[in-house]
Parts: sequence; C-alpha cells; structure tokens
Amino acid sequence: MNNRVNSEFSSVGGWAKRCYFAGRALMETTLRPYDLGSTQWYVLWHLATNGPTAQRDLVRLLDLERATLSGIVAALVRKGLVDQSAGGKDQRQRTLQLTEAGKTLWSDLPDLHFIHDAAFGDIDPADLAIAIRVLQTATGRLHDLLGKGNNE
Amino acid sequence: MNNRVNSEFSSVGGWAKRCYFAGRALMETTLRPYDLGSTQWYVLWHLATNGPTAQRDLVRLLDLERATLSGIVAALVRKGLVDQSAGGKDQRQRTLQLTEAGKTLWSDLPDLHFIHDAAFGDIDPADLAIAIRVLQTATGRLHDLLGKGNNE
DNA sequence: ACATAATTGTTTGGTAGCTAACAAATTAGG
DNA sequence: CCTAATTTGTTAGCTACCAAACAATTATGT
Repeated sequence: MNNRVNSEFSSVGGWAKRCYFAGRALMETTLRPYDLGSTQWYVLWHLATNGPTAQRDLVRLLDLERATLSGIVAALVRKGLVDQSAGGKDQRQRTLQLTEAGKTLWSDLPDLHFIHDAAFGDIDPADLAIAIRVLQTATGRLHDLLGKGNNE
Repeated sequence: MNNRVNSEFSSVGGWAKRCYFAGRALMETTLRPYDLGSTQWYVLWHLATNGPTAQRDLVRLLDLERATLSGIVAALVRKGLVDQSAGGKDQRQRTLQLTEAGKTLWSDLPDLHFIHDAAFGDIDPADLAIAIRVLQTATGRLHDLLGKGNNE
C-alpha cells in the first residue's frame, strides 16, 4: 500500500542521505578535538594543497553556494586559521590563504583517508563505478527539473 | 598528486551528498508554496498514511535524532498541522496526529512521486540494486567505525 | 521502599545548507 | 561618459542535522 512513497524513502535516495550523514558524522567526530567542521576541513585541505585561492573559485571547486561559503570562511577567519584579504586589482574579490596558525593546525590534523577507505575500500570497483553513475545521473535529472541544467 | 583525497570528494561520497541535496532542493521548492520543509513532509506523510503515532517511534521510523524530531514537531504544532498530546499511560510519551487543518493541507499537497520517478525512473533496476547495496554497505561500515553498530 | 537506571522529550549551541535581498565594484551598452 | 547589468561577498531568516545537558517519568535492583 505504501510501497511507492516508502520506496522513495528507503531506496537510493534514502541511502544516499544516510551514507552522506554517516560519513560526515565520522569526519566531525574525528575533527571535534580540533574544533573543525567537515566543510571547514575541505576549505583548509584545498588551501593547504593548492595554496592561496580566490573565494569565488572555491564556491565552484567545493560545489557550495556563495552564502554558505561566506559563513564557513567567516568561522575560519574568526578562529585565526585563514586570512581573507581584499588584495588584487578586482576590489570585489577576496583571496583566501592559510595563516601560520592554520598551517600549524593542518600539520597536526590526522589523515582522514581512513574514512573513505573504511567505507569503500574493499567494494568491487565495478560496483563503485555503477553506484557513481547512478547517483550522477539522478543528480543531473534533479538539477534539470529544478530549473537550470547545471550538470557540467 | 591530490588524487587520493580528491577521489573522496568526487566519488561515491561526494555524489551521495550531491544527490541527497538535489532531491531535497526539489522537494523544498515544490513544498515552498505550502510552507513545508522536506522532513516536515515526511512526518505528515507518516501520520496521514499510518494514523496517530508515538513520537518516540517516529524517531526510529524516520531515522532521526530525538532532538531533531522535537524541533520539527514543534514547527508543525506551531503551524497547527499536528496535535501533540500527552495521552497514554506513560506520561513521558507524546502521541502525534494530524489536526483537521493538517488533513486538509495534506489533501491539497501535490504528489511527490514525480521526484523519485524523474531521478531513478528509467535506470536499470539491476544498477539501482547495486547502488543501494554499495551505499548500504558503506553506511554500515561508517556506523560501525562511529562506535555503535546500528546497521539494522 | 528507595536509590539508581533508563527512557522520553526539550533546550541550547554548533555545523551545514538554501533563498532572497542588499551593497560595492566592475563590466557592458548606448 | 554614464547608465544598466553582472559579479562578488555579506546578511537575515529559514530547514535540518547533531551532541550534550536537563527535567520529568518510569523501570530496576537491592
């Protein structure tokens, strides 16, 4: 009787949600001693790996909304981990880079690869590829339906 | 050089996140005219489909934390859509049920099946099954690592 | 019986995400 | 050149999620 809607909740969509939150929870538990959230970690990771970056580029690289990133950057600046400077020729843009404290903290952080490895490490790569393709296709369709086809 | 972490971001985990948020965004856009959020819709759906339910059971049925559901129920009660009564013999428990306004609103809501159908409708069922199995397995591993194996 | 455990719900404070509206700076068009 | 559109970042207000601490109630154990 309620198979139809129930299937929406307990199938790919539902498991995508559960898997996302389970991974995020593990990241946040691991990072809690360092007072960092999961997306804050991604920003630090990018700055540590790729050096100073324009905030406007991070929006696309991390696939967030401007407003979301703005808040996350504000938190990292408040903690003294990231410097947000108005440097360049375009006075609208902000450049983000690690402060000394940010570099020090980054070098102290544990390696988070174990999360990905534990979750997906010994799953058949062919199955992984199929799962990615299914999620990617579904995401594209949903974005299309949402009004703008931003499935690049 | 950054293939390892990058793969964590742009593979199953990353797509699970994008897929979850894309589906949720479409739900919320559809429900915005009715002033309902996606999880609020799930609560109404459950009450409309299964009748009065103990709040404590909904926690498990919708796979949320007590605190999360508490806030969502408070919003629905504030909007006059749900009645939260302290009825039974156990004075701690609350029973939730739709009010008349809640039943009326529910009957006016559009059918959301189109979201699931659009996203997954014409994907090979065998691939869907593999995707579910991958996500389910990964979620179980993550839960285990998080300390308590609640992979029922 | 009575102190202690466990259960149920709420509150507080935090992260992460979105839209909409705004300000400032830059770019385009006429 | 000057107005209008676009880009960039912030703010405000919302949903949804979590953990930790609290109050109230019920269940347990001695």
